[in-house]
This record gives sequence, C-alpha cells and structure tokens, in this order.
Amino acid sequence: MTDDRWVAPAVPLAVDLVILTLRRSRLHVLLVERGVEPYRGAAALPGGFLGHLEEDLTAAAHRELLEEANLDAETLPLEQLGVYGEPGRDPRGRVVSVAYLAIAPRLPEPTAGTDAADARWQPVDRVLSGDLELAFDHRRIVADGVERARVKLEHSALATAFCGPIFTITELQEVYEAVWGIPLDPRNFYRKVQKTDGFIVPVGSARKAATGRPARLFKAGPRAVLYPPMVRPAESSSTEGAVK
Amino acid sequence: MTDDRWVAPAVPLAVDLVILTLRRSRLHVLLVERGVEPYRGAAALPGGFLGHLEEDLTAAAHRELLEEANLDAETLPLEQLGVYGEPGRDPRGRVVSVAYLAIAPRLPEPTAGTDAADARWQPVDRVLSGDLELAFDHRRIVADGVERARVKLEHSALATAFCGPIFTITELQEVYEAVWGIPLDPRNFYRKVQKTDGFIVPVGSARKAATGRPARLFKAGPRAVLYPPMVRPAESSSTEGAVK
DNA sequence: TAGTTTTTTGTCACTCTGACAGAAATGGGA
DNA sequence: TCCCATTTCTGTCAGAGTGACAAAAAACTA
Repeated sequence: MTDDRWVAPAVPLAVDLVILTLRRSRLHVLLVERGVEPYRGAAALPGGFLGHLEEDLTAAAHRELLEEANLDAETLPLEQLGVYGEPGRDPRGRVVSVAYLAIAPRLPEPTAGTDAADARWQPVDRVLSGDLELAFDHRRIVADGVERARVKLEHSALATAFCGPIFTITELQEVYEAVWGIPLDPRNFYRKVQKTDGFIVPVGSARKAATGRPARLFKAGPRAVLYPPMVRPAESSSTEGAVK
Repeated sequence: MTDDRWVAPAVPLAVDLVILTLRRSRLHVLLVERGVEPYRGAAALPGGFLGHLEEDLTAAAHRELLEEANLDAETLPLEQLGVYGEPGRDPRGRVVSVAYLAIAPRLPEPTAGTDAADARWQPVDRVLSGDLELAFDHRRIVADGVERARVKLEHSALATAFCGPIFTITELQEVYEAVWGIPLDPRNFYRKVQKTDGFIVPVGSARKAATGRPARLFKAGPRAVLYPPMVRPAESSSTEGAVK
C-alpha cells in the first residue's frame, strides 16, 4: 500500500441496460439471447464492455443498445441504476458493471445485432417470477430497475412517456396498473390526475372509442415532478417495513 | 469490435465515501486533506483505489475509511450512491469512482491516516455553498449524498440513527431540521412522530432538561420504512418541477 | 327502444396537515 | 414564596386529499 510504484488495479468495465416499455398493457423488458460464452444461448440484458479506455459510460450504453438490438436510443434518457461488482458475478473473472435504466413508449421491435443471437421484448413478470432465467445477476438488476420505475411513477410525470403523444386518462391509468401491478379505481384516478396541476393538459377535445362513451384526449403537461405524488397503495403484507 | 482477440479495456476503479453526521445540530461531512498529488492539500472525500483486483467494492470502502480517517466503520451500513466516471474527471487519466453513502450518529473525531494529511468534519453547507472547495467532482458527490439523505429521512426511520440510543422528540426534530435545512413546527412534529406506528417507542419515562419542562425519552422503534412518510414542505420556488 | 359499456361527475366519511391556543412541568430570580 | 421564562405536551379547527361507491352521460348494439 505504501509501495512507491504501486499501480491501481484496473478492472474490466461493462454496462448493462434495463429498457422497459409497455406492450399490450404489460410491462416488458428488452432481452437478448447471448451469442457468445459465457451463458451462450441464455437470455440476458443488452450490454457489454467499454469500447475503449476513454469511452464515456453512457456512450457505451447507447452503443451497445444499437449494436445488440438495433435500437437507436440516442434520444432515450438513460438513468443510472447502480453498480454491480461483487467478485464472482462473472465467470470470466472480475468484471464491474454499471446498469442503466430507460423507460420508453412503444419502441420498435428490436432486431438481433452483432453480439446477440436474438433480441426481443419479454414480460417482466416472467423474469421476476423466475420463469425465465437470466445470465449473470441480471434478474436482480431487472428487479432493481422495475422497482425504480415504480417509484418514479409516484413522483414524476414519467407515466405520460409510456403513452403516445396523445392519450386518454384510461390509457394513462393502464400504465400505472401495468407498472405497479395492481388495479386502480378509475374514478379516483380520474380525479387525481385531473387536479394534479400541470400533469396532463387537454388537447382539442377530440374523441375516440370502440364501445362506450368517448374519452377526452390529453397530452403530457409541463410538470415533471408531481407534488403531491401519486400514492401507491400500501403493500398488503402486514409486517411490511418491520425490521429486527 | 469484431476483432478475434479483442480485450476489454480495464479502468482503474476507485471508491469515494460520503459520511454524514450531526454535530452541534448541523449536518457535517467527513473530509480529508489530500496528502498526495493531484490536488495535494485540497479537501476531498475519503476514498481511493481498489486494493487489489479481487477486492469487493464495499470492502475497499471500509478499508479506505479506516486508512484515511482511522474510523472503523465496519458496522456502518454503506449505501451505494452512484458511479462517477466521465472521462476527464481525474487529471491522472480515466478513473471511474463508485460513491458510497453512510449516515451515522456522533462518530468519534477522526484522525489523519496514511494517505491523508488531515481528516475532519466540515459543515455541509460550507461545501454546498462553494465556500469550501473540494478536489475532483467531490462537491457534486456530496450534493448527491445530501439529497439522498433528505429523501431517506422522508421515507425511512433513518433519523433515529442520528440520535443516541435514547432521545427526546425535540432532538429527533433537530435532526430533521438540520438535514432538511428548514424549521419545523414542534407541535405538529410531535403529533406526527407519535402517531406514526412503530417509529419511536417510549422508554421508561425518565426525564432530562436544562431549562423548561422535562421531555419524555424514546428509542428507535421496529419500523424501518415510514408509511405514510414524513412530509418535507414543498420547495418555496414557484417554478419547481416545471420542465420544457 | 332497451341494454351494454365506458367515461365523467358527484357524494360522503375519514384521515392527514398546517396554523395556532394554551395547559403542564420545570428552574431561576425577586 | 411567588412570578416568570422556557420548554414540552395536549387540543382545536379548517382545509386538503383519499378510498369507496352511486349515478349520470355518451356512445354502440341488438
């Protein structure tokens, strides 16, 4: 430690991406089929090593997304999710991975890129339930990403980003229900979003419908942080929050 | 990229520590005076490079804390704060740093360790105001850590960890006031913490005081997450939350 | 025209909060 | 001893927000 010419150990650095979107009212995550060892053939998050020593982390994230799933996410706001770096998480040796989270409206169907044999959307509950196994510690990373998304829906207007540019209140409600995984009362939800100033703004009262009363149309409002927040009903578990 | 024998670039990995505590009812952060270049003599967060290639990140964090400030933080729960890795943040070249946050009751006065010329507590407002300049991007890291602490006080019983094992409600209020940086109404605060089930529990109704009515004594309750949360008054700024 | 479906407007009781009044329990002078 | 300053604790009151639910409004269908 007090060596005169001690050199800091350098660690191979990777990025992993949790890309969430909504498809048929269910939350999906983008997964690729690994085309190389280790875990060849297994499902995994898109991601990979830094391209070169000076590459920015977010730049690497965008590049990997393009390479592995042909998704140009240049416009996607990537949010840092965390660092996953326990020794032993990668059979190749020490690798530290920085996970990023993106949440987006309907994205195009991805196509396989260079390092990945396949790329497609998978429902998150299949991943979280363990029904679909992921390589490395990627299941945990997905779980962390989903939890982050749930919290963000409470305090930010992020939900509007899941919808198209124009949407109905019911569609917005479906976003919350899909991400939170619980049903909400349409009438209370309607009241809440309506009186949350700047959350949504009505757009030329056009209409819409297949059956039932036509719904008003809205677009995202100017407010990014919601105060007071949307309240997520308390977990049913009675011992929730207890420790010791 | 499709090179057959391409090797993943390895990056020197460091950890930085934001240790927050309360002293004389003000929030303080642990800083060291750098004993080596770059930024020799400047104030900085304790931290340093990974000791060896297989060292765990949190292990490195604990080790650095011991080395630089002689604080045995084995028991401190360290929480990951984020990754700071833009190229150019370190004049020595590419370095990626993982920041950790710890929040603790009165810790002993630190003493300088091997790599640091000095180690001491500094009020966070001196850092955030720019009055006290920090090396690297450490001011930003401190700001992120303080903001995280503020949010944690809302949703968790963390505030009790700042107090001693036994405390009065007023002392608990002072924690909130110091971290949030705003005054609170003692009567409403009293009511709120009292009826938040499991937050604090009365301990043998002993007493205390210098002047005024003696206060009841409490200890931390079993509840770790607060629901409903403690509400932090909305920021005064009127355009808060506006975007675009 | 009656029934179905979905959206929208209300209602009611309850909880939580901010603002504030004032009583209770102590120590310190005069 | 008696009043006062100080701090803790107990209330009160009005307003905002929420969960649960009723019912009207606006379509389409049979």
